[in-house]
Amino acid sequence: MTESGRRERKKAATRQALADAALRLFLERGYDEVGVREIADAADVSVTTLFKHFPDGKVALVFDEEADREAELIAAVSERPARQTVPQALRRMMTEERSRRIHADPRFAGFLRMIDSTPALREYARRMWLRHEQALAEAIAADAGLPPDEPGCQALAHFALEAASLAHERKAPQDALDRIFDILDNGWSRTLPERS
Amino acid sequence: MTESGRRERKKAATRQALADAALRLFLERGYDEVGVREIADAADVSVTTLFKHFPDGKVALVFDEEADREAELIAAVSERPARQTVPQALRRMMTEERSRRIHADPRFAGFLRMIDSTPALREYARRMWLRHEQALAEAIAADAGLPPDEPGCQALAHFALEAASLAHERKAPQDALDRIFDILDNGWSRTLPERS
DNA sequence: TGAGAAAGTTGAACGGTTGCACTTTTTCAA
DNA sequence: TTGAAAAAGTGCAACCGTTCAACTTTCTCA
Repeated sequence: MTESGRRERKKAATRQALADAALRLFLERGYDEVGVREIADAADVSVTTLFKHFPDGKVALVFDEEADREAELIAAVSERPARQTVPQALRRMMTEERSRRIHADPRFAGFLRMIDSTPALREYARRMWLRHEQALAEAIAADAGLPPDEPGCQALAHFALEAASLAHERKAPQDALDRIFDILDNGWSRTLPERS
Repeated sequence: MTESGRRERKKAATRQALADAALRLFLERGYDEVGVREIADAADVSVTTLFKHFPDGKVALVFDEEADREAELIAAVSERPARQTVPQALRRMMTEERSRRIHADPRFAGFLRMIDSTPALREYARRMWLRHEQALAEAIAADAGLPPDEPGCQALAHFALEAASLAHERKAPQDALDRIFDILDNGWSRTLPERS
């Protein structure tokens, strides 16, 4: 177990060296200007090893430290205060989440700028974010007392997640987010079947 | 004009030969099992020529015959009958459009099945469909008497277009489409600023 | 006619990704 | 303890979509 500990430590160290080298090079020269061969060299491993550690490929190197925010999404729905609708809770959570992360780490701004200016990264970030759609839909359904695969719940989950990207691309993101969630809130609340 | 006609005819013929060869091979063996070098060979041109005709790459070969449906979207909004809301008009248009195309061409089913089962093609189809978002948003804004970049209009356009994909992936697509558009309709109508 | 645009060709490259063969590490039963 | 054999890690070479550079052919039109 001590020796297998060493093995796992080495594995983690290699992974970290790859992610660190990649992020440094990406921020220095831009995502598209750095090749995987160069990253592997900088971490002193082979290209094959790089892909063993990051099977999702080059894009995944960027998001290695991204925390999993699925739990926060679910909690925002199921532990929301009384009198707050589901869309209201999600809007609030997304607003707070954004400002919190921006204030937390100063380097985070440059990181976000790189993602915004690289189509491949925007696409991958969107896909990662939308992975939570199913879980969110189920949380919404459970909360509303509807079957877990009710189409409206999935639609609301999908639209709420996309609202973030949609608003982000605008000049006045906060206003846009409010406006979009107003639509969702009215639509959701008025079409919701009666609750117990 | 006759001579320039010949040139353009040849160009169109080459393009058609590429699209035909590609579609035939794709349907025979699957999109991922056919390489661009093979397609170019089958059409008796070089790979570079293939990319000259289809700058969007391999995926674009599949959608060569896809008609442009942007005009129909705009018309559905701006020429809708009185008393019909924008979301209602869009839902109706998408429903009719779907059944019309399925009944029109028997080979169409296999074509759709190939797209559904190939992630790269699903992604590209979605991107093509969403290209109409801006135009649709402007049509909605014009109809509602709002500024062309009003966030709610863009959101409605985006959500309405995505509703098609969202419903398509379900067991009961028609029911899902109705349910989703109910949400959008209620949300849109109830948050709409007063009209003249 | 002859300059020039447009289309095509070839061949090679590039960058991300994967397959295959090889070496090292770990396991575990004799 | 030892000695396969499984598991994990490694590197080279290849594959695939895509692009580049240099050149030829074909068509256009003043």
